[in-house]
Amino acid sequence: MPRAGTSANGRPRPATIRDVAERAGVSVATVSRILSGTYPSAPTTRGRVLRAVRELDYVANARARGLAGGQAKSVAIVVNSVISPHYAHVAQGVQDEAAREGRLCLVGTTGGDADRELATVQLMREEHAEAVILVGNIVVDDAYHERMAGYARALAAAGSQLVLCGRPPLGPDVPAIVVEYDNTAGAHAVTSHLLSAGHERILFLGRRAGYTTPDSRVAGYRAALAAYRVPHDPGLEVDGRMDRQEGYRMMRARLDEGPRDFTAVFACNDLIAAGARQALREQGLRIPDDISLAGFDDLPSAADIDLTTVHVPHEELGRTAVRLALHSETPGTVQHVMLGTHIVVRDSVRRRDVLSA
Amino acid sequence: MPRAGTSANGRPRPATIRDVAERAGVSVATVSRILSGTYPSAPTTRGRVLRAVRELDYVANARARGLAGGQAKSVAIVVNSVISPHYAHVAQGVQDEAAREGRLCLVGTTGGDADRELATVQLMREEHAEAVILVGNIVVDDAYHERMAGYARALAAAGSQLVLCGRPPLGPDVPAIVVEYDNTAGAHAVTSHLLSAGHERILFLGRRAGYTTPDSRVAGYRAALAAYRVPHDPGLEVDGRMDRQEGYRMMRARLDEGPRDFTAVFACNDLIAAGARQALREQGLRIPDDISLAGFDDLPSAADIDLTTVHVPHEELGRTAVRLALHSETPGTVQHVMLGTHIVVRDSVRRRDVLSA
DNA sequence: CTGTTAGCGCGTTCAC
DNA sequence: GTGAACGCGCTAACAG
Repeated sequence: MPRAGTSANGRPRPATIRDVAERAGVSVATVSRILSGTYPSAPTTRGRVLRAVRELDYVANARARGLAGGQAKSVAIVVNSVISPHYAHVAQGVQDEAAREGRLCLVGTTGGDADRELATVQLMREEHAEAVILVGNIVVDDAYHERMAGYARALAAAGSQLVLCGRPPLGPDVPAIVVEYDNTAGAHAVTSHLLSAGHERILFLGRRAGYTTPDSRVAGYRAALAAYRVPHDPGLEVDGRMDRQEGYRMMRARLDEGPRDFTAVFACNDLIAAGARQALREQGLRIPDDISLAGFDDLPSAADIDLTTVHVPHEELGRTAVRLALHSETPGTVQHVMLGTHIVVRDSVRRRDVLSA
Repeated sequence: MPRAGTSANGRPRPATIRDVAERAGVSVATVSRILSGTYPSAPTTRGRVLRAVRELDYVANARARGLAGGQAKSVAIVVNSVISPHYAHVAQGVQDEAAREGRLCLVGTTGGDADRELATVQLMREEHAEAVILVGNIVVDDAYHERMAGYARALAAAGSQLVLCGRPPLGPDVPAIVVEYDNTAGAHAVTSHLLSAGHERILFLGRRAGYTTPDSRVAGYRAALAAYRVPHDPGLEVDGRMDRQEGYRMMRARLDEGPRDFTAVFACNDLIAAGARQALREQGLRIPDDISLAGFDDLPSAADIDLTTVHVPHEELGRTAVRLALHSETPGTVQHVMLGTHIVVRDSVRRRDVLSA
């Protein structure tokens, strides 16, 4: 007869609810009820059961509970990488809200690879996560759309939820929750800020055609230029990925290329801004005295370098994703939330007339 | 009769192995065997089953599989916060290795709170994670030791593994795996580097009595001073937490306090170094021309500010933790691995004689 | 208030 | 090769 702590083959085995029941001299069902706490019970029985639980250091088997009861208590988040601050902050929001709701957090990373993403979503499906939250920037084409629609339908059919975080919606026929933030408005706002400070030649760092996030930010940039009736010079838009090295590279290359033909820089995100800033400083250019600089994201490090930037509610994004997913009245519905962004003015932008004065 | 996709109460329900069996006209056992792939089977049957799987978009229920079969395929990691770079990099290593081994990753955050840590470990125990990896800096006292020993024994009794990452071992009687890195040697190395460059008044930023990580680094710092027969001035050790704001605060306060009585700074980590650097530059002090600066961690951002620092193999730490936990011959054994650290020389330290010249 | 019974979805014996 | 039967640990009916 295997005892708690040892199975037939000698391998350690955790105590089960039956061990608790035996020790307390009650039935398994009673233990289950007392532990779930939703049923009335005699104080005596209750005490005996709780004591047995403590003595055996019993914890319920989540897998068995999930099988027997309803849904599992877990939320899945899928990101490119854990070490990118943008993702990390969203993930933190997901963690927070999941914990608040008593949910566990499953994390998967894709490295930006579509195959790994697919595999990860399948894995989360096997785990029966209540929701699968996909976060981040991505190329949107037909293949992507089809793939996401597939995820959404498969998850919905399994009573789960696909949540797209910081990605555009898929359409009315696809059951997914979308939690976005307003990239275009944010980019419009900073660009206007630069324009109203008298800057007309604004370098945009980090364009990347086909990727939703840079695309939307470029759009906001261009719209602001148009609103101010400032001619749009495509030569001021520099292609590059959204990390710090790229920011340095793009700025450095631009400075090496020839005479400086801009007075301000709008970096597609704070990482690029940080890299660009380093390149500028290395050339003896001061910010904001010689060059104005703005970013996007408002990561904590932005405050450290006094960067004027657009605040993205990263953690709120994660929290909202979880909240909507868990409290969705009718699972499998399409919902769309657009969170606001706002400009945070620090000290990296100067009026142009002050400069020329 | 509920079909796949719809249960009795109308709620969506994923396809089960039985649905696949029915559609393929075979028994559930056959489906199970074919999918596990370890059994011989008639090509015809095999084809029919695989087709049914595809048509139904079937994925096995991980919970049921875990219940029936052996272990679950998951590894748990518990950190203070996901947004701290140090933790994030270790987490990335855990993710990588877990994915390589076909394991899923459960993540819990504690915010540095012991109660939340306890709750999180219990949760991971319920999930039957193959290993629970606790990472990071912590106060080590008797209460801590007792708590960890409790975790270790409970996990071992359940056939799981406690892994301590970047924390000291608990003793020979406690079944835990410890994956450390050499804080003291690293601190000794940078301090020696500063000393051999002629610096004798080296400010240590980020002491925090009782916390293992700063304690070990202070120890290395002092040992190097002793080795160079440089008198140890406790007044050069400044207390503070390990983040950027603190680094700024400590440096700023020190500079405001009175005349500068040091020529070099050893920051307890790169975050502190970054903050201190900002404070120094604001006072017009150049690095390394006026002040030499060294850090600890070698985060990617250290390269951006040309910081001489100690390389910590963060991701290797995470990978090793997972590897040891999964391939431990005898679960519940005590193992101890100490990973090396090495100094990375960049451009934040200058010879003192050059300065005076 | 509590015990008994019947599954949850799957792997794994046994038989055929 | 394949099918029927049992059990993993637990919750949810249905009695009493």
